[in-house]
Amino acid sequence: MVKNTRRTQRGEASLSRDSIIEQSIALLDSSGESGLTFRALSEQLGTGAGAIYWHVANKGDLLNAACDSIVAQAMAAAVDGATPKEKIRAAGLAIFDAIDAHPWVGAELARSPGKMPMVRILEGIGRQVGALGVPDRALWQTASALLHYILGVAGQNAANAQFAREHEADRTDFLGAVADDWSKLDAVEYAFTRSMAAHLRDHDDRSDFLAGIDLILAGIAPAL
Amino acid sequence: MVKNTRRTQRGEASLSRDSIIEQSIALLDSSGESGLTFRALSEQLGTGAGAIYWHVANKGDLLNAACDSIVAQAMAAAVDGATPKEKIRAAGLAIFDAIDAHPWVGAELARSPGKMPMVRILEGIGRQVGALGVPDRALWQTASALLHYILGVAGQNAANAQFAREHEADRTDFLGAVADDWSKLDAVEYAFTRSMAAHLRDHDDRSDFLAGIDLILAGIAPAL
DNA sequence: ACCTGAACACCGTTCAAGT
DNA sequence: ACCTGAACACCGTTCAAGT
Repeated sequence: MVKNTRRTQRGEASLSRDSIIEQSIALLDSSGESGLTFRALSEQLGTGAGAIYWHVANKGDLLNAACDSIVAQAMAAAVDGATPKEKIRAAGLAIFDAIDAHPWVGAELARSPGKMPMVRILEGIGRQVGALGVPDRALWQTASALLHYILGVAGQNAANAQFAREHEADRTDFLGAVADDWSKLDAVEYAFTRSMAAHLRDHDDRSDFLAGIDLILAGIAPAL
Repeated sequence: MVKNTRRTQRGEASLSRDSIIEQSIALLDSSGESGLTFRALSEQLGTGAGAIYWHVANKGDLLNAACDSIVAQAMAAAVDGATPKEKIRAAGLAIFDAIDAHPWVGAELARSPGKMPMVRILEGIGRQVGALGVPDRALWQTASALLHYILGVAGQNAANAQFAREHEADRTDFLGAVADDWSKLDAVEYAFTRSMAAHLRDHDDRSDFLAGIDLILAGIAPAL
């Protein structure tokens, strides 16, 4: 009763799946993946921990729903672009930016193959790959190559952000530290990585991401 | 004393970082990621849980070391191939197969950006990208596109295997279930994904993976 | 230097009991 | 139908105490 009153006073609707997901996103954004616990969540919502289980199957379901909410928004916003290529780039950038803003989305995306958030991306990419003129027999392999590349970048960005948070450093500090490690590697055994240390320090994730998309798109062209 | 005797009788050396990592790999392979706990591990090793912390910083360190052990072996074995392209394909396949055999490696790889196991893959790929004739200014973007694609596939394969294990189904059952879900999607909103359901059911992960590598390699060629 | 194992501070999840 | 909150069965990690 007291709790319910407090909830009403705050202007929140009674406990619902949507309000749970909304609060989960807030918690994930502010405290990272380790910040989402049923205890913290129920406290924010002014309920008991067990109540959440009436609306949500388990923590995996919750994370997936939170992830899907972000991905759905991002994909819906990414309709700009005149040509199929531009639309693919726009879709890629939309999810890149979404993960930049919500790093935990990248980690969750990697955990839920074939499920809804991933399907949204696949659909957006796949349509445009078809529009590009890629023949039916090559559609799957082409779309899934793009998808896997995007998921790969998503996962790394998520891990970078997660690592930076744990060590309370920002992204630049973190990449600087990695670059330092790389420049200390054995000069002959790790010649390539060593020579990339400088690049790592001042590269632009976003334009590198786009360059990768373009590389794959360039690989499609000759086959058409 | 008793424990030490038992250890000696089993022919094991006294507790060491290597033996801890070895047993961790065994546990991860047989029981998945949730199977690796300090309690299970210390029982297998005939020690107390706390003893492990003398040799290993924490669970993250342990997982990373186990992952690195597998990746190092895989990359060392993948030296075959006459041309740079063949060497890139060989390296890719080596880690694909390693993750097929040890799915948890795919998940861990996604979690440790810039660290040793990832660096091994980057080094192997990057050298060959250089040998391909890619100019210095494009080396980073090209190598990292290939790397991210590989990590993306690695992550998805790991998640597929993990999901199949949790539901005690095999990979085929799992993909069949996903294909069923896809074929029930809305016909207009998810036209592309829906049409891919059949492909999903009988595709070959390994050859799809290789097709993606070839697509990226094909995208490099025009720029040379 | 290395190991023991109890203790601490958490988790996700369940479930009898309430309304 | 929905919620409560104590209880259960775990975790990773620490640390005084041992050898």
